[in-house]
Amino acid sequence: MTIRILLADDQHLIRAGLAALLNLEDDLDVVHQLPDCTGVLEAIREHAIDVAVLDIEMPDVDGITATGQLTEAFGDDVAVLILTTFGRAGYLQRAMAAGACGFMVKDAPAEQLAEAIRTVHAGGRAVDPVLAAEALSAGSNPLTDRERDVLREALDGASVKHIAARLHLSAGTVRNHLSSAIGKTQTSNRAEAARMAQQNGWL
Amino acid sequence: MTIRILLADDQHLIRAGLAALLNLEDDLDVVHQLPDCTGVLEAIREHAIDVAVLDIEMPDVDGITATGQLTEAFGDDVAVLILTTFGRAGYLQRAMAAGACGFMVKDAPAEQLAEAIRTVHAGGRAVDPVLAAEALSAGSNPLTDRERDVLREALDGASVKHIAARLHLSAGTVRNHLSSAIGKTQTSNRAEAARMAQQNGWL
DNA sequence: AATTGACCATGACAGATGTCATGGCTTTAC
DNA sequence: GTAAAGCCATGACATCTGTCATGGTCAATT
Repeated sequence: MTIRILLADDQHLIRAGLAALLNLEDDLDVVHQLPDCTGVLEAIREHAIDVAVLDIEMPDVDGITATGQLTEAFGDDVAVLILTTFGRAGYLQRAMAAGACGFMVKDAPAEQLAEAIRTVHAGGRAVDPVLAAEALSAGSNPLTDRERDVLREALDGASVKHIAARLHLSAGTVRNHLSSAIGKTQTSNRAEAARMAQQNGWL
Repeated sequence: MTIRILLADDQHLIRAGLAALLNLEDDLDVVHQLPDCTGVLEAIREHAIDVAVLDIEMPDVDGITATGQLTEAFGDDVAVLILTTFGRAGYLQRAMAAGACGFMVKDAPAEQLAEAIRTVHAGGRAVDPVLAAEALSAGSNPLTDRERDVLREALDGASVKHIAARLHLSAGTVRNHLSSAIGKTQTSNRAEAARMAQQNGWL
């Protein structure tokens, strides 16, 4: 009995490479691939998927929100394994909260991926122990919704005036949110704060 | 007669996936893999490599400087194909200047990679036409060495004082270089300038 | 009913940043 | 030998940024 796998990653070559790698295993079969997670629900129904392997960074619908949709629609019938480039604590926390069964980074050893797929398919959990420890020690996202908004806008170096205009706020309010975020991230300006927040997967 | 391939990419799973993909082709054989380009010269000699497929973003020795070393050491005996996540004009320009025979991005169609390897092995060039046009229209890097230095430091949001200390310069000089870089990139602050420069592969 | 916390806003202040003019030093090009 | 270009530096200026005090609304909690 083979495990039927769906693979979602925005980079075509990576997707094809991972599929080739997994299809080398006798008990694994990549039956469908997607460049993003828009049609993932229908695809899973149509192809009777057992395990969905999802990237996080994708256009339109990202892997984490897709995970939420999947667990709501299928519950335990489909296991979700997140496979991402960046081992950010916040990503892991959000993925597990959304119902993912496993979490791996793309520079993990190759054999580990197949093993993780078998584990989650059997109902277990597959999380990199190093990442798990990091996520626990990192604590949770301290930023409020608005602080995340302004930091997201600040990521590309926009000025206070610009951010204020885009969020329909006064300049002073934006500066207050920024100042608060800088304090919470223990940094000393918006650029560092935005960087740090992104690294932790808080945006 | 099979084409003997070396693969360098810092992410283990990606590397293994690409190897699996290429080994499906009868005329291609991935005989060696590296997580970065430090020992690439010896590896090529030892395994009688025909084509080196190199990522750009790698720790220690990156793909572009490795390309320079390879063309100097082996000339036309080894073909270099750059395979990168980011299709930045400056990357392409620098890679070709260093002696690369081909340049591909990781979200290109899967069949195209094998085809590109055959092309460069036959002495031809394989460059995405869209990227090539972009690189031509983008013009060349307008930044001086020092401007690139300060922008690189500014990438993570360091203050003028901090940058000055790290580069052993006076604060005023750093501000002058930054101001000049901001002018050349037609942006309005260091963060935007650093972003733009990085996007164009100028750092 | 009182409290807490997120949100929005204003005003004031010190310090950081971006711009400009100016000048000296060195290397490369004509 | 002179011009051009990059590099380093200083001082002055206007503006932007980060911080703080203060005060208001609103929703959820106690």
